[in-house]
Amino acid sequence: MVMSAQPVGSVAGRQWAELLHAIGLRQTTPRLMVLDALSALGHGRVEDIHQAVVERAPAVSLSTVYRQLETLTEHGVVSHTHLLAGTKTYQLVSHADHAHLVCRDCGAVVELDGTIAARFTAEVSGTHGFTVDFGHLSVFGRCAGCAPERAQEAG
Amino acid sequence: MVMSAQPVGSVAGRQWAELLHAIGLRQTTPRLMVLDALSALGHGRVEDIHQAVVERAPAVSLSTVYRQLETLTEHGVVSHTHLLAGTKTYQLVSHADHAHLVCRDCGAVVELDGTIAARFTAEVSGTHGFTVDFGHLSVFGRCAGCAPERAQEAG
DNA sequence: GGGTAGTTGCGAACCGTTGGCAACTACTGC
DNA sequence: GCAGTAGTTGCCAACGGTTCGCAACTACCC
Ligand SMILES: [Mn+2]
Ligand SMILES: [Mn+2]
Ligand SMILES: [Zn+2]
Ligand SMILES: [Zn+2]
Repeated sequence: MVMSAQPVGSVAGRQWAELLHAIGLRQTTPRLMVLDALSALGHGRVEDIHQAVVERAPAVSLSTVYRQLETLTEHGVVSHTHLLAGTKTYQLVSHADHAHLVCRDCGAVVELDGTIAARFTAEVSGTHGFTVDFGHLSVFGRCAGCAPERAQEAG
Repeated sequence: MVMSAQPVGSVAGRQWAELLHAIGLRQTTPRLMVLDALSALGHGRVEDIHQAVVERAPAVSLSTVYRQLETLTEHGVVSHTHLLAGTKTYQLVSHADHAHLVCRDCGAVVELDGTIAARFTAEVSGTHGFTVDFGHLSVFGRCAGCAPERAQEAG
């Protein structure tokens, strides 16, 4: 058997119909599920996305998830960044309007302040003529909680 | 046969002797070659480093290069960043005092201006209490030359 | 309701990286 | 100098994430 057993467009899909039609991609169950998963997860690795998809459509293969992420990326609907070593973390481009700070020690991920991001972008553009790809930017380092114990009087 | 045929410490090694002795690592040909390669290359992928090493010591295996980079990283002599998709780019920590701007279109890599970097670090620290790992930071985007044609009167 | 091009599931292939192991050697202490 | 020992290495198999090939299937247009 190929494809999923679940009918298309029941609950999911609806919000993607217009988008997919505009870029000329068919509304298939796997595709809609991947979009739903990304929307719900915010961002996730291929395996995370596949797992989320399989919960509602058990027949969707990992290969298909890979292919969907590739296709959707080519069409500008999805992008990726690197929040963990060794793998890409995918996200909807609509979610890629901010950069991330990733703690090496505890793995915490927080969004970079918009003002700082804007100034950084402006300066890089002015000095280097370089346009920063925000959604892809991940800044690794150590968060406040994991910093070597020091002025922790407030604790 | 194991090990290389080239004697240790002839030309290379000399500058690493003190460093390696201090951290308790033996001065082996593969190790010295990897350090020399990193020093000469600035930064490179495992395959680049291996290729450089093999030019002077043909017997050094790829596995050993991987192990050296791992060991030297654990001892704080080497670090890595990501200048290309899918692989780590290794460098001496002494070279990791700056971040990089990487152009998606032409692949150009330039060092980020120190002043911008310093301000960014300070702001991130102040607002998020987050300490940025500079050497690992790679900013992807599009360089001036690859930007969509616009005000190019000076051409 | 057909016809067709786009999609999919499956399984194999791929490829960068890691691991196991016996041989070998840099370093220590004599 | 020279043996003893722990650290290293080369070889090669294994591993795990990602990509491919292909025949079956189906969303979409008419
Ligand atoms: Mn986010
Ligand atoms: Mn550099
Ligand atoms: Zn942390
Ligand atoms: Zn460029």
